[in-house]
Amino acid sequence: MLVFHYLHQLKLCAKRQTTSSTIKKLHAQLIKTGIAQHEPFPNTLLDAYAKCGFLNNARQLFDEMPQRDLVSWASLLTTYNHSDLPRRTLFTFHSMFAVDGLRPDHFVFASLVKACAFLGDTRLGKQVHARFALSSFCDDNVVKSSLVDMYAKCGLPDDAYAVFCSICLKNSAAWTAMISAYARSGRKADAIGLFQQAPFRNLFSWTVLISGLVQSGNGIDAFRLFIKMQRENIDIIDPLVLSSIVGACANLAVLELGKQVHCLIIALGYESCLYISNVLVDMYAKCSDITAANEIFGRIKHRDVVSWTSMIVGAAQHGQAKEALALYDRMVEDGIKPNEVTFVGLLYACSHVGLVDRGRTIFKSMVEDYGFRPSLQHYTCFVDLLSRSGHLNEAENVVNSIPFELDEAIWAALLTACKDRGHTQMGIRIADHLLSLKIENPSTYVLLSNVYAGACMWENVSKVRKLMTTMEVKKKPGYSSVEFGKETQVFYAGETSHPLKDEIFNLLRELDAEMRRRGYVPDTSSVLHDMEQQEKERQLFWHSERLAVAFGLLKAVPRTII
DNA sequence: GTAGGGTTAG
Repeated sequence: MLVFHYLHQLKLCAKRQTTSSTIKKLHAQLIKTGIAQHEPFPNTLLDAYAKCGFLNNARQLFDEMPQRDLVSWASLLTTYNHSDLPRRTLFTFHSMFAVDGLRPDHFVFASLVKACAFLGDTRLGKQVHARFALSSFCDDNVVKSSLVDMYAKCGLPDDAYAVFCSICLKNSAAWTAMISAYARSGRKADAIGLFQQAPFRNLFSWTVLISGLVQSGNGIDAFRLFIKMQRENIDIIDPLVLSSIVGACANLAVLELGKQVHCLIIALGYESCLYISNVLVDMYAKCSDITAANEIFGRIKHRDVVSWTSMIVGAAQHGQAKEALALYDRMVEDGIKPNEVTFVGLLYACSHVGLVDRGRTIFKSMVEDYGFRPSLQHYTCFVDLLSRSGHLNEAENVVNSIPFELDEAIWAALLTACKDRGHTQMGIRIADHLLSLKIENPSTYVLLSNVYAGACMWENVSKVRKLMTTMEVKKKPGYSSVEFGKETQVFYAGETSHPLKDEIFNLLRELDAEMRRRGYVPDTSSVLHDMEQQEKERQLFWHSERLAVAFGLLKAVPRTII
């Protein structure tokens, strides 16, 4: 009887994810009674510690087990996955053979696949898949569902589909994993097709479809589906889909829509959920309502890294570098550890106001105090900071010290500074190097052309131009948009067909005159070189962003945010 | 003892 009582209590602990003291009391009683080492207690205890997230206790128990079987090993692997330690899952798997000579079963395979999915490691994932396929568990549908999910997360929807087709009894986990695979890789038609084909529609499948589309940059489609979901009266019993849809508003920078979704969130009672607050901060910041972002941020009770980082990045993007850095200090005081994204935001903030020393300190601290290996993005921000503020040699040294393959953006940052500061020799050296790479960004061509033209290297200028014309076919014209009320107005550069064209022109001319009175000199360095100065200025004058802002000023109620 | 959904950069 006593045995069943303890088993039941431990299983309750695992299910309800109680505190460690509850499990420890039960554990102590089991030791006292002398049955702690009897089957199945060791594994049940391990599972309880693991499910409640007490990694160290679980590990200690595992190490002290007199006998470890497949269940013990599988529980340990699950524990590591549960604690976001996929590398340890994979590492531990190897000692399974070495220490106890056990071969993986379907439970172990499921854990390994999950770890690969977490890492997004295709190579490892395929290795695990191959071993699974050769094992005697190769028909297990649960492992196959995990494989579908793994391929989905690695961005390989076709591989996912091949596994999906081989599942004989497809349950909801398999279907949603596959819908997610298509949605997150932007295969809209396939995702929606599969979604409609699925034998069920629930909040889960709607969420994977909508969030996948948001992740692949199809925010408008995601929104349409979200509206459809509400029309179908799906109960939003948890806020996951809402965080995705707020993210869509942020990506699309649609403030009015974002506010409406915010109202819905309040109505459904999810406003104080941390995920939601965080994404609302980001949404308001991206939609240029930094005051609203600040308000939401201020109301969050227990801020995590993402809350702080969203606010730091928001401030940085609005040119509020000092505020961003002050936020960082407060964050550290609060005992919150920054992550890689936080440092991108901080370096970005420094770079926009030329805080070189502070930037250097931050970069150093990121590596030395927090042990992060800088990513290409960190390097790009740092190089941008150094070169913008004239420390070109230091910037070049940093670039040369980067231990992996470089992209166009980092060279372009350095080259821009060479051009602006008249470092011709260094500029030519970098331009030659860039020319040997495959350039994708049209503005890099303009930059190259101008650098060569500045050095009177006309042959290279024409070479760049030729590359540009082949490129031009693919280039989409830039546009700007502005919201007023429920409508959005889109403008292209030099647009002359707008009904309010004259009003816009007059306002821009007025503003231009005022700006010049206050010392504005048009910076035409980004316009192609061989035009007359006047023509260059005209091109800047009709920039789509100016048209959009002018239109906003003309139409909006005074004091609204444009 | 195993499987599916959400946030910050780009």
